[in-house]
Amino acid sequence: MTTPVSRSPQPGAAAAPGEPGLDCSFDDELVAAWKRVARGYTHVTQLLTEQVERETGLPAACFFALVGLLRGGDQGVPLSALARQVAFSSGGFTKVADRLEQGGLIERRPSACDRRVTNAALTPAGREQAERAFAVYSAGLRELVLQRLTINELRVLADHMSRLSGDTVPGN
Amino acid sequence: MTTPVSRSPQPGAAAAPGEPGLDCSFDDELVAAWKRVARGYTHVTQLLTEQVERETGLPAACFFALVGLLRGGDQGVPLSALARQVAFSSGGFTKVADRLEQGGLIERRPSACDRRVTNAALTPAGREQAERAFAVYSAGLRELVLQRLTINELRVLADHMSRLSGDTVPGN
DNA sequence: AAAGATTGAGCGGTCAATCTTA
DNA sequence: TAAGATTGACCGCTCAATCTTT
Repeated sequence: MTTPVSRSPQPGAAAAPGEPGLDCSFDDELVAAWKRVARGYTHVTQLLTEQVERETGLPAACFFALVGLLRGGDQGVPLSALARQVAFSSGGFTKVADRLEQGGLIERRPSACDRRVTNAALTPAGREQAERAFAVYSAGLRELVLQRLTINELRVLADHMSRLSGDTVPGN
Repeated sequence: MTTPVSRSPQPGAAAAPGEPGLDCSFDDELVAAWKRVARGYTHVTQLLTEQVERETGLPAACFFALVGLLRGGDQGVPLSALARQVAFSSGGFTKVADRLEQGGLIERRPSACDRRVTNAALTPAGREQAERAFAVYSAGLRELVLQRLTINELRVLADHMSRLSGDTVPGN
């Protein structure tokens, strides 16, 4: 994920906030606005993942996989479903699962009903770790966003951003 | 860039296994809201980079590097500055520059004033490619966000998101 | 056929070490 | 000492091929 930042000594490109296209083209305002979105997003994402990894040793992919399992049922979640949740390829997620299993955080269990699928389920250690990590994540989120935005501002922010998802259903 | 850590008042907050959407805890609303932000952001980012790559052959890193050069002066931009712009390590960006140079899109020029630095400068082909790609990017942005958000909604969105950056100056 | 999981190849990034210049 | 650029070792992901099951 890249963060385009223009620091240009050149006139005409500097975006004065609240100044609609005077000497900028419309595209430039659009791009500048999105750049601000990107900067904010990557900033908190970066700090968040650093914080989680520093305090729990879990890289982002593992963390999100564990969280997915935390919400999943007791008999586990198919690897393919988890892979989709973290937006990984099937093959890529197999290796994440390998690491998690090797670390004793998850177990692979062949699905009862469909012998193609193997479920991942949290071990007790995995559940504990997942809960710890989730607490760190929540705390970090609170600190990083709720210190700068009111809860209502966050609500409208999330509402606007979610409209960019292409989903018709805002649900999840 | 230090990240202070505050303890969450309640380390539990474990979701009840089973029913989603029964969010009683405050953390859950916070996390859900941020998830919506993430979904929206990654959705447009993904589509945007796909679109740029499909129509110009430029992967994201190369694209943003070229754009940085587009805004830079005529004598080029130090590799280290470009690396910071795209949030790459120094070593990582050296290889991006290698590819761009190999593709004939940029030139390496030793800086006149400081013999440690080498500048990257657009070749004519590189400038053309960069402009094309930027046009694709702008068009994609317009299509992906301005079709779902009014320009004023985007402005407040960018304003809110930029407050998460940690910058004191909202400008850039 | 089609879908889930796994494997190996390849690529693109980080990291640490090194060289040069300031 | 410190900063910029480069290099090589390493790592984690994607992709395509393969196997099994539906």
